[in-house]
Amino acid sequence: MKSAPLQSGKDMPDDAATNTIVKRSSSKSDAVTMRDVANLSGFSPATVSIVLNNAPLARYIAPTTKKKIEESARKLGYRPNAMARFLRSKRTNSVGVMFFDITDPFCTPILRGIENSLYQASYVPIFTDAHNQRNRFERYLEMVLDRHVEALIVVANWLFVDIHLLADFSKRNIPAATIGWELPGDTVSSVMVDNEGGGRLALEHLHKLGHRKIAFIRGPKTLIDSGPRWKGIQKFAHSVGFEIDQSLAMQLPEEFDPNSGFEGGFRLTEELLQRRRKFTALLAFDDLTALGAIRALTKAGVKVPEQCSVIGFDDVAMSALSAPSLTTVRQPLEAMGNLAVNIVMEGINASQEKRDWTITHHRVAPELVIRESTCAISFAASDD
Amino acid sequence: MKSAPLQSGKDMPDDAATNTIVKRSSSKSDAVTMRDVANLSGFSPATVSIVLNNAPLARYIAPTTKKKIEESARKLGYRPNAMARFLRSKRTNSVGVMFFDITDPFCTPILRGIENSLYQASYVPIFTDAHNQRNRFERYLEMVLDRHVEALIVVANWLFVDIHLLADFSKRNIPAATIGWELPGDTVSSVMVDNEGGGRLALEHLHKLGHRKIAFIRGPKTLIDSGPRWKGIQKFAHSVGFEIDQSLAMQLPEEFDPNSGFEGGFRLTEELLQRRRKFTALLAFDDLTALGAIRALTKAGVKVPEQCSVIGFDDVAMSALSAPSLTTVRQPLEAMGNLAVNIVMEGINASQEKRDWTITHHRVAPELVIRESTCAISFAASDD
DNA sequence: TTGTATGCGTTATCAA
DNA sequence: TTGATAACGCATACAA
Repeated sequence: MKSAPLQSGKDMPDDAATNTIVKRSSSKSDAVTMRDVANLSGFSPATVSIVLNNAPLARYIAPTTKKKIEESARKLGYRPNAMARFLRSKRTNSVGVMFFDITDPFCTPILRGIENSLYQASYVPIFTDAHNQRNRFERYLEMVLDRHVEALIVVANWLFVDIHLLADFSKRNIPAATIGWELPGDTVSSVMVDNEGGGRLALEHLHKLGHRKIAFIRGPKTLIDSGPRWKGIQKFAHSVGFEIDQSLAMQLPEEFDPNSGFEGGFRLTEELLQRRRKFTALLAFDDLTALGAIRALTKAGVKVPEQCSVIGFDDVAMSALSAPSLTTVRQPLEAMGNLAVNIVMEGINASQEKRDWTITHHRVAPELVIRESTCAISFAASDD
Repeated sequence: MKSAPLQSGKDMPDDAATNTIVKRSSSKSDAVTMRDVANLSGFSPATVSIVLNNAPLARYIAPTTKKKIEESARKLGYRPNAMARFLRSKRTNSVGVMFFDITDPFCTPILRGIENSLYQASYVPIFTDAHNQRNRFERYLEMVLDRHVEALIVVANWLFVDIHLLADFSKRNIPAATIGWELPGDTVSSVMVDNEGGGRLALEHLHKLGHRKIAFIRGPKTLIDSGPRWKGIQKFAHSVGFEIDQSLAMQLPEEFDPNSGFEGGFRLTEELLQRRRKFTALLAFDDLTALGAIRALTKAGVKVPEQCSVIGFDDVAMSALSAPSLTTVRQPLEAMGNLAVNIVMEGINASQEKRDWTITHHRVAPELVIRESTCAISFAASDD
């Protein structure tokens, strides 16, 4: 018994057993074409096309004719050939969907949102994943361009990509939108969470709970979210006269593995703990960082939230399931995916009707989700 | 200032602000075609085609000609039109990738594996997500068929789909493979983890650690994995003369939300606890169930792993990050994705060369991953 | 060694 | 109310 040849990538599993082996006869039953329908129904391909597409001219086709043609099509199981159709109509009904790293838990809900809205419009996503590599991104750009996608959606959260990469798209007037990241200028629409508002929300929450000794783990500088979130934090602090203790403010290193946030949060929190400077709350850059921080705190015998509250950002799936479940600032990820699709669809329609369309930069509102990892400060915690 | 029209799905975010508004001129610069290259280089389209595709006949083309053509192509930024190419060659360089529910954490690594292998082969995935709905699945099947994908990969872990749905594919000799689920018979190849072996591995681990009072949370009956895992458990139990206490064996209800496992694990464990029958270890159907169980145990004051070991199945991303981190039976998900691509690629190649190819059912080996949620039985735990 | 002609399956224009 | 016919961009058989 042989198994299918594995040109073994990095880690092929032991392909223990393979059972059935069956030859397939290559009796390829050729796909049924419009011509077939025309023949069976006794009308010309042109008429068939008009009827089946419900084209404007269909108004003038005799009902009986329509019926016959539709019947024939059904009987033969006719399905139009999307590629041939494209060649005439220039419409592929597909959009390129480019992720920078799909293993980032932040991406899954966005993908769901994009897919769902696309589906409603009878479009398919051509899915690509750059693995955080620029050349891979470029290669994929070419591939989706070759396929004449009608639009492009890029999901990323850093500044990896400059305008030049997307220049081909604007040159060809292909609508594009970015999610979680935005290109300066007016070439590409974008959808981002209001990071500054989110930062404010997070600190406000801790502050209202009575926390005054607050540690911070800031995001990597290359992430576009880092700056605004910190700014929101600062602004809120200023507005209530709260002074940020810089010695309690740590910063995540530049790392592009999406799961490195956990490790980073863990490390920095341990470091924080070693400094023996008291804090009763910790505001983390994102959920994974927060989870890592909680881990470090717990390991050091600090109870969350009783002795130290922790708040994250994003609300990835994991956050609701962790112990304690995580208080966080939620990004409406799925809705952001929907929105991005709406944006490019608007562009597609406009382009179709030879209208101009607008490039817009959207900011969606984050939402505070209060779970178990934060609580009002206790006297025990504040005192000792 | 207006924002792009939102035909508001269920939960559109407050689309707070939208800044820039810029009209785009519709100066669509028409794509450059082979004809253009032919004109610029002074040769015929045929020659250009031969050269650019490095067709067999390219052997006879003068080097200087080649150079000129390639130069012209580069200068014009020529890119072949994938659709037009398809119409001749019948090759779309795309494969349909159908998930049953992408929000299942089990899916992400598989998607990564599929994408990566496809990329190596210069294929693009057409991504679809059935949301666990049969009609949606059917609709998507039609859509990918219309697009003439060269192969199909279906990721699911239950028996939702019968052979008839995939009949069109075998009829047209389109290679297909399923991951995490297998169709009886010889129409579709499949990749699955060896669930029985995995079940054995899990119980063996607990048994070796000295546990004898073991609770079980079995999977929903409709999931294809449930039966074999339980069988593996039973077989191992039998082989070492260990008797499974049926009053400690719970069963997850039928539920198709992938995150319901957590809730289910939580509930059933609470129920288990209320029965006041002692157990020192718990073997859960999958990781989410295990996480739910740990949650219930912790809540009830039972320490994991000191007082109760817990083991899961799958090794989803979350499992390494939970507290305590989860001992589990790992499915090589990414590799399974790779493997599925290799399988269908083999089919594609065979089909191309008009050879027959084989349908194979693959079983990949699971791997025990020991983390913090299990430990050797302590006397304290076994006694009281 | 290169060019001409044809057809892939549609749709759109025009004529009937 | 319907049918020829051409064209979309490319690849191939055949001619030159």
